[in-house]
Amino acid sequence: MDISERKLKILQAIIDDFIHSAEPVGSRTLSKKYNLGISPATIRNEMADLEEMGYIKQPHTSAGRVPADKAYRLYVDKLMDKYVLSEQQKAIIGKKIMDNLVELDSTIEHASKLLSNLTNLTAFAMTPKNDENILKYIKLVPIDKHSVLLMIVTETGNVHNTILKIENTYTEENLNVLSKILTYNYKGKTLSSITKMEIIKDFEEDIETMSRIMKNVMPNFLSTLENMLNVHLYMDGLTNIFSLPEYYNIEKAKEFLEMLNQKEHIAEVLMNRDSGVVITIGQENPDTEMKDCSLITATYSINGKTVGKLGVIGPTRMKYSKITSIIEYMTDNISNAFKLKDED
Amino acid sequence: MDISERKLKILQAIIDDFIHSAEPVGSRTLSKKYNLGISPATIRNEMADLEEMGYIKQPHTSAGRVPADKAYRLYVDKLMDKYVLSEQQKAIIGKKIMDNLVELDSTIEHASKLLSNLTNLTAFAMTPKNDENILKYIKLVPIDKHSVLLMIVTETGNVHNTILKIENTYTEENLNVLSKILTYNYKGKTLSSITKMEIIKDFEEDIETMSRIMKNVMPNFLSTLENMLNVHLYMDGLTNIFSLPEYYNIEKAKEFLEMLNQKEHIAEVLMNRDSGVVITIGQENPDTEMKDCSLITATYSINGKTVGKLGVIGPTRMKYSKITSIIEYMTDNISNAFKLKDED
DNA sequence: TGTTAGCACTCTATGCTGTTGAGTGCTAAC
DNA sequence: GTTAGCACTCAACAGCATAGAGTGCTAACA
Repeated sequence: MDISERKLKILQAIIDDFIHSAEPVGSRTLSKKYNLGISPATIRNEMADLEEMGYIKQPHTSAGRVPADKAYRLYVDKLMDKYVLSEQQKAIIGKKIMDNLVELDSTIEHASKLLSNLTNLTAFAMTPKNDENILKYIKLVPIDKHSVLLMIVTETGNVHNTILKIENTYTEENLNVLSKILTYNYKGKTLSSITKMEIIKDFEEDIETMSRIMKNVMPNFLSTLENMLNVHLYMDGLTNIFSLPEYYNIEKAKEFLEMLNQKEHIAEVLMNRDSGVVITIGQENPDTEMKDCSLITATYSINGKTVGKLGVIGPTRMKYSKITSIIEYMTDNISNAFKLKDED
Repeated sequence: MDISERKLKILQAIIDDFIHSAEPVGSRTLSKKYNLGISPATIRNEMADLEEMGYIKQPHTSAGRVPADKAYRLYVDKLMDKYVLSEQQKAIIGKKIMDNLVELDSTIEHASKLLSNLTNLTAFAMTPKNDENILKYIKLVPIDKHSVLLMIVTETGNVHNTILKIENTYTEENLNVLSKILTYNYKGKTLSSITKMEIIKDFEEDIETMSRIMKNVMPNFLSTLENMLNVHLYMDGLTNIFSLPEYYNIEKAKEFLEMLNQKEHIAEVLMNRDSGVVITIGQENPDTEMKDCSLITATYSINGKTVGKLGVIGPTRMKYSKITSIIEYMTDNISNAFKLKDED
């Protein structure tokens, strides 16, 4: 059966209405709200056809109709009006993107946030698959006696760092030369092609002298340092709460997850906690949003200085003794691992 | 009123039972399950006292008792047995931490994941507040005509990079000298103290010659390159689904969030999609987990090459036309911003 | 021949009711 | 001081009636 003009109109009305209301759409509603010029009865006849053709479905016998996937497909391909962004919306998008242009990765990270805000949906963004990227620069930088930072920079401004462990001793100059040779050797090639090349030939060394200082870099130095004082916060197991009976309730679960989504807020709460293992239970938490939760945190140290935090959050009903032991053991391990490492 | 030995035993039993079952605990249950040697009636009397003292609560008249915050506090301070980790548990924790020792940040990131797995709760971990960190090394690295990478390395192995825009032209040698002087000047000081110092004095230049190549760095080079081919995936607005009637249901919401939590999986799905704006609706998605969702993605390009993706995921009922326009406008903006930038 | 009004029918959602069972507090006996 | 017994309370659940939204079918109408 071919789909008539009138059926299309009805279908469009059903889709529009359902996108708005998320409720099955009935024939009476259609006839009243959208002036199609025909009665509910006629619409019912048409809807019966549309259902037979697979465009709409009934959740149950006495319910209205709901668009099927096939209807959305038709809608997207044929029916959909072009949505024109207002100048204001365009301005906001343009500005947000321009504001975060420093590096591709951060542009994309912000784009994802922006998109989720604009659409009220879950948004995602992916950075390039780098294998078509062209290598621009390679640099080896000394970190300590046995570690070297390998930095790879591509034409698109992508910067990638890895720390390598080196067994031999080395001097900074060694690294400079190696950097030059690597760069000379691979510059202009795509990353994926390099992984397939025969490597390592000897090259003549290239000795250069240095000249004078560029002072105009300095103003940026301080702001970078300040920026560096920021902490990083990692969070995992957000969906674990769904297995707890305490949170078998959309409102509670939503509240909990939204509280945790404000990372800056959590970071602040953590920073204000004392050293060592700290347990705060329910009302003891200064934060009203956490009044139903318990928080267990412990601190780890680097070179003997108390610096970072590790912990869990959950309902007041939790296995305090087991969890405390685990957290304590983990922070002890971390502290030990970073104790007086590479002291030279 | 002072709390008697017997009351403590009863309280402990209530807490233990509730931590396990999350159900209010009744006097009969207590008397049967924990051999306290007294009858339910006696327990009831004691419980009435405990309630008066604020240690336990009744959700409603004919329900059992539930521990109050005050009870947990007592439990944590006095009653709680020390939980002894098994050798196996210790081994797992120790190994996981040792396996990720390259850099503090990644150690901490993995620690958070591990903790959430072990406790089945929401875990978090915070890296050090760097202001007590001691500066070890500063390096300026050329990126292109107008950009320089400023790298700051601290004693604790923290590495921080920022890209600075430079107006004057410069040579690589300039940067090397500057790096040396900055390092000489600030090495050994804490980050926060540096932000308060008077800066910039002139220093004599320090010219060095380079020697020979260290070849043992090379084996790491390839694996780093391959590692670099990884894409980054950003995701935002996860909790937005809670405002959709489609997901006003714990099972559905849980399913959706758990699907999205498998980042690798999502990345793969995204990579397999065509260029340009692509809309897949419900059943059209090759993935069974996404059969109830629609996915809208678009690609952006860098220097004219199609590389990255941006998109949203939501129920099949979504504002296709508006969302498509937004995504399209955003990818256009990004593509433009990164078009033939810094061509030299 | 297409359109429409009317009507019987279906099914969900809602609210009311009674029942069950877990748990309590009180009292009197041990 | 402890315990058995009993009346009482309340949440949870099942059963039932009702309301309301929406349908499909039929017969009448233009």
